[in-house]
Amino acid sequence: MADSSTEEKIREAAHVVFTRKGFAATRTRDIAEEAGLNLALLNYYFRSKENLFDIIMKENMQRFLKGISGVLNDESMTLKAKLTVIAENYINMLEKNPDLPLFILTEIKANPEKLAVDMNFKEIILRSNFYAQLREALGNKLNPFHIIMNILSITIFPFAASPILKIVGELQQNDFNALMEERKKMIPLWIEAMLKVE
Amino acid sequence: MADSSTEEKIREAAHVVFTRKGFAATRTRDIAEEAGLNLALLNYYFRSKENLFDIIMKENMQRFLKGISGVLNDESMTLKAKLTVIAENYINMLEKNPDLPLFILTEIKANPEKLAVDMNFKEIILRSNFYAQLREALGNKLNPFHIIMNILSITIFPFAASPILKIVGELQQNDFNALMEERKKMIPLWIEAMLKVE
DNA sequence: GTCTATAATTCGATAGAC
DNA sequence: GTCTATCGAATTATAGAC
Repeated sequence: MADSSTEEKIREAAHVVFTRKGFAATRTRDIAEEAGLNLALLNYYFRSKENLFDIIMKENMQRFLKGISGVLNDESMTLKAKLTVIAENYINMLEKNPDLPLFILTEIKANPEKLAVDMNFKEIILRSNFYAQLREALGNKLNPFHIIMNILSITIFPFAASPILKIVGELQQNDFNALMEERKKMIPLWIEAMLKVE
Repeated sequence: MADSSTEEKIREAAHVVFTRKGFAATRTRDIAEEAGLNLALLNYYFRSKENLFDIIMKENMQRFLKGISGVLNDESMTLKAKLTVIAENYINMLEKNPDLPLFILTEIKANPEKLAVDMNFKEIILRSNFYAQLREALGNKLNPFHIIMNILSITIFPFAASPILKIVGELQQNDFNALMEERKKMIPLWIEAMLKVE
């Protein structure tokens, strides 16, 4: 990090600032300052703010999928085992990238067509072994998509809402992290309990 | 709505645009266009973009609390009854204001001090009869704040993530609405199931 | 490659006619 | 009160020296 190339410094700074503040609220000056470099270098290496943003967007989209995609189609794992691994991996990733959820939600809403590019969320989730296992566990009591939404909700939402939750719950960063650690164990149990609801 | 005053037209347009795009991505010209009026009138009636935004922010914060605060301290209702009313009211509100969650999450993150103004989320939730009932139902198995987070998560997150969920689940607006209707009934059942987890 | 200085554009705000 | 025209500040992008 200390002596990475100039191009790399800019990319890292752009990652930090864009992910924290989103496209619209970010000024290229913020990125230059974060990188400890001159404003002109951003355009020299990346041509435009949009172009630099698109690179960061792709990185963030991939990070958002990583940690799930590998697990979903492992046919040797039970549903419960998959839930455990997914919750663990995802919360680990979110602890390192706490700004990611709000970034993804905001930028996809502003620019939905960027979701379709490259990666097929549809294929990855809806045609996975995991989804089939969910469907089987539910019988035809319920649309399995509800459970997908619930897993994503209870895993991701606390990070997206952390500024509010910290104030409401009077939590320091330490307290918040401790709660998220507890959730790694609890989320699979909660989801299993939901699956049994009639 | 058709022949409301100019000031009211601006306020309505500002509500729509600010809530959909957030402060940073909104241009005052967008609001003027949405209102079908001239740009100069915004400053004539509201002095500045910031000032107009603060008004919309307050409206949206209050709307975000309405539908909960009344129920939380009704001592005649059981926990289950409260959960039912909260899920029902909140999803009704979110169906009418689908942009509200992302707006609140984004603007509080950008400006956390605006949460403290006026309303005390802390008091309203943590010292409510509802919270006491949660604590009792859980014994000391679990920090009740987890359940608060879970209620908020499974209720609010699907609206914040709706652009993504629609693409991933191949849902039209009709399909999405139908799922949210189902959730009104399911959320209390899911939360009750979570409370029993050891 | 890197920097300073500046051009070009966008955007919030205002002056002034009606 | 409402509009057109425009100013001035902020911001992206670039020219040109080193």
